Amino acid sequence: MHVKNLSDIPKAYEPKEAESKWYKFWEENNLFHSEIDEDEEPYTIVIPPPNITGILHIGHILNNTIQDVYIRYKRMNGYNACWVPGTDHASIATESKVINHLKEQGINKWDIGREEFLKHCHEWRNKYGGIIINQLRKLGVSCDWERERFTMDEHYSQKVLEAFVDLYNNEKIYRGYRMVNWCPATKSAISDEEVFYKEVNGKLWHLKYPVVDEDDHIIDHVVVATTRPETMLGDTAVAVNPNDERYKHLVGKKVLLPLADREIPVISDDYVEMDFGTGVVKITPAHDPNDYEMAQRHDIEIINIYNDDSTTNGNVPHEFQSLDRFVVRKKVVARFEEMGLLDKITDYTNKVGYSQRGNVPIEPYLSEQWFMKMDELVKPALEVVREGKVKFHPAHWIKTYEHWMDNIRDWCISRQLWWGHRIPVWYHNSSDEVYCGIEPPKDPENWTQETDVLDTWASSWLWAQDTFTNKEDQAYYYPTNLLVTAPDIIFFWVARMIIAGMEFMNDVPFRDVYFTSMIRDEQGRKMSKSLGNSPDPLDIIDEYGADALRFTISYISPLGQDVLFSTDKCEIGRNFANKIWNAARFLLMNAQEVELKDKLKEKHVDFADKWIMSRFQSALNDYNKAIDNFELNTATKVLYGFIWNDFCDWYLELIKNQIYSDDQEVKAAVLTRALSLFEDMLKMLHPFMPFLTEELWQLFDERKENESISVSAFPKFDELLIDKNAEEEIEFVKNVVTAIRNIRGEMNVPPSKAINVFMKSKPLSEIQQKYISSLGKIENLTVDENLEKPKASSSAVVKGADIFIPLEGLIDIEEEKARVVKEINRLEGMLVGVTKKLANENFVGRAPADVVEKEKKKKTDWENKVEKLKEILSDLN
RNA sequence: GGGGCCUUAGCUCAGUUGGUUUAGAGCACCUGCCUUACAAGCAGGGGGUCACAAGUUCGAGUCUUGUAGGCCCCACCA
Repeated sequence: MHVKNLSDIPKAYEPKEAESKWYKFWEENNLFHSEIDEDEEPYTIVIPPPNITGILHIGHILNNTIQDVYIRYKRMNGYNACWVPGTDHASIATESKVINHLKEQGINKWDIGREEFLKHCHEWRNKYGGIIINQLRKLGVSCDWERERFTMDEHYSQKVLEAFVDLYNNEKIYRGYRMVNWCPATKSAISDEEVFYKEVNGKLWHLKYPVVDEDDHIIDHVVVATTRPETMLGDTAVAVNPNDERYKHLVGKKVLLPLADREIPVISDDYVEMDFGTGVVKITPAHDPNDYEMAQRHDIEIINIYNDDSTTNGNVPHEFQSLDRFVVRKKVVARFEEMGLLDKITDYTNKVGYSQRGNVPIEPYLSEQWFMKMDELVKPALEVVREGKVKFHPAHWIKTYEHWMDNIRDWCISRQLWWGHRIPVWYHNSSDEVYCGIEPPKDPENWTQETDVLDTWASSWLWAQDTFTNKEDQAYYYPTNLLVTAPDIIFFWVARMIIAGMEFMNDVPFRDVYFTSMIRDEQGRKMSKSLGNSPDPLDIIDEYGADALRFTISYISPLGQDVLFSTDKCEIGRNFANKIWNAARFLLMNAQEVELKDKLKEKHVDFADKWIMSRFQSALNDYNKAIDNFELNTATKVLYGFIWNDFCDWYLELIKNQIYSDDQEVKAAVLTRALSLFEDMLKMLHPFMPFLTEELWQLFDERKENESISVSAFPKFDELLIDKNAEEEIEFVKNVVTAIRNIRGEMNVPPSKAINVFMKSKPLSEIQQKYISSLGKIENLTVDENLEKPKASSSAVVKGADIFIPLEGLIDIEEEKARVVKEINRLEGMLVGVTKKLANENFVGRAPADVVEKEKKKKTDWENKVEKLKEILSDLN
């Protein structure tokens, strides 16, 4: 061991320089690249590929910090760690962005055509697509950059199409004219999962429809209640509940639909709720999924009134044609009012489905679409989660997953977009023949290719398997080990990856899934662009450092719980980094002039050394367990507590005696030990704080050119180093010192003033006395088993010792009495509890013997203390 | 309507299988310190009937049930 020469090491840790320096170093030395090595067990993570349209937000920071912690931890523990980065083409999101981008230049997607438009998409991707993934480097992620993938890479695209063809041939993909969620903004179908529901303060319009007899005479009126009055133009029936006495007589009669002027039947169906609205429902089969189903049950006509942008088509009366659906709404209501057919308008809040990307209300719409049949595909995927072959953390997500899988409907995978994987299907120009294959038909002039592309998730569902681009890699790295993701894409992505894994690989895609916390702002609101409450992670890194951010976010994010984040919380990490920096600085500065030798480690060892080693082993053990249990915040708390409290507050203070020793060998020995332990500490810390630990680790010794802590061996837990004896000895010293400091504090004795202390205790070793003297700032320490209490002194009783501090002139008798009385009261309070407990026959009889024993011991200890304190008190009187 | 999660100090949260004392940490607060690693620091201190109620148990912050409040997901009430 040979520490680097430090002429001017700064007083505070300065992250900026260290971060850029070491990331470059890691990349240049290719430390994070993984190749197949049959002698090593792989540990694989595929990154949740960020959208090429996305911006880096705090959620990415949490997500990628967690992945990096696991990858670095496993790498240091001897695994062949492989973290595959990449990006998602994000079909609908990107297409919207590019459309808007072109619009600004006065260009319309339809004018330039498919080929030209796709060129713009690729350009856009080349320009912006790598931003997030590059920004992640600032966070210190140890991805294998040689393996960076994109969901539209040639190989990957090929696999996406192969999957389609395969499922098509197995009749798990079909085409159908069905009602889908239609997004009028993007003019495309979207899946059920892409619809989100907003509570809207709307109205319920009550419309009167005339009932007519065979001769078209108006004999009555029925009132229907609707939230979308414009759809009445597509009504083809009116329905009531078969048990509704109010309307029984109307069933089978006809209603004359106003404005449209057509007669439509009154039918009865169980679906109708009698006590909602008026109990009469207008049926618009083309624009409502329930109505559509009812129409099929009753064989009712279906009239589509909309174009693909949800403007009205030729199926509505002339005056309403070619208008936006919300304009039509106003017009229809106005005309009803004119005709005296508007019964009333009431306020009504309901949930309206919105398109996630278009952010407009979706319209149920009938169209030709491609669907994936899910009922069979879901079965093995459900099973592997139930059996624990894929484990969810926290486990309660299993229920959500099961519920979705049990109620799954066929997946609409076609999108009327251009950016994405074009569906590999061709329609024959002069027959009904359909061709599906990777290669185009042999006589392309006779065929027309499907214009739709696939839902983005019908490509990213292969991410865990096809980011490995050859069979050998796939066999070695698949199944991957861990997936770290936000719970909001459990259906979109996690579930579908499991489905794909079971279907195409016949094995799970990953063994563990870590669902991250949802990051909210201080008021508990979601981070969002519109609220402007989402801090830019790069600004935080700039201000606090990447390590501080990584540590803080791990520290405050428990598994399975939302977390309230604010930038200034990063002080936790920054201050901790600084603390470590200064502890290192202290040791390094003192080691400058000393010759450190490994063989000195065993020399001049005392119980403080044994204690800190013992504590370190416990911390290491707790840390390993926490990582295994996916409790990263626990791991950070273990680190924080051990390093700050045990190592810095106590150990470094204890060994100052030896560090300042005139005996060079004593000094060298203690510094060798401390630095060696510190090195292990740095390794433990490295997965969370890679930059700081690399910076310090490089200072601790002369390293080889490409040597890095990131590929060094992680410390191994050694139970033999746990030393309860040493822990007790230090515990005693700590208790005595704390009691003395307490008196100093309460009596306002300045820290600079040395005091005399008398201890009534069995003889103490020289080293114990030294420790107590230096930490208590004691001039003369007298230890005697038969000590008489000195006059005018302040006292304390700890286990194994009575402590007296003569404070002539400084002591106020009344104050001192109050102090002692307070302590007696505290102890007596505790004694009441334990005495009661021990008097309880049931407790003594039924509780385990060791528990009872403990209680008894507590009781005698406290009784002793109280007795002594009472003596002290009576002396004061 | 179904399901999940949460409620512990002024604030943000720990508290693993029920059994170390009268429940911990950080921030904030009070007192004293620029003690030659660190004021982004050191030492000491105050502060909580663990949301409420009942139950199980020798023993409940921890398990069960109910009540109140908050958050989220799913579901076709027009």
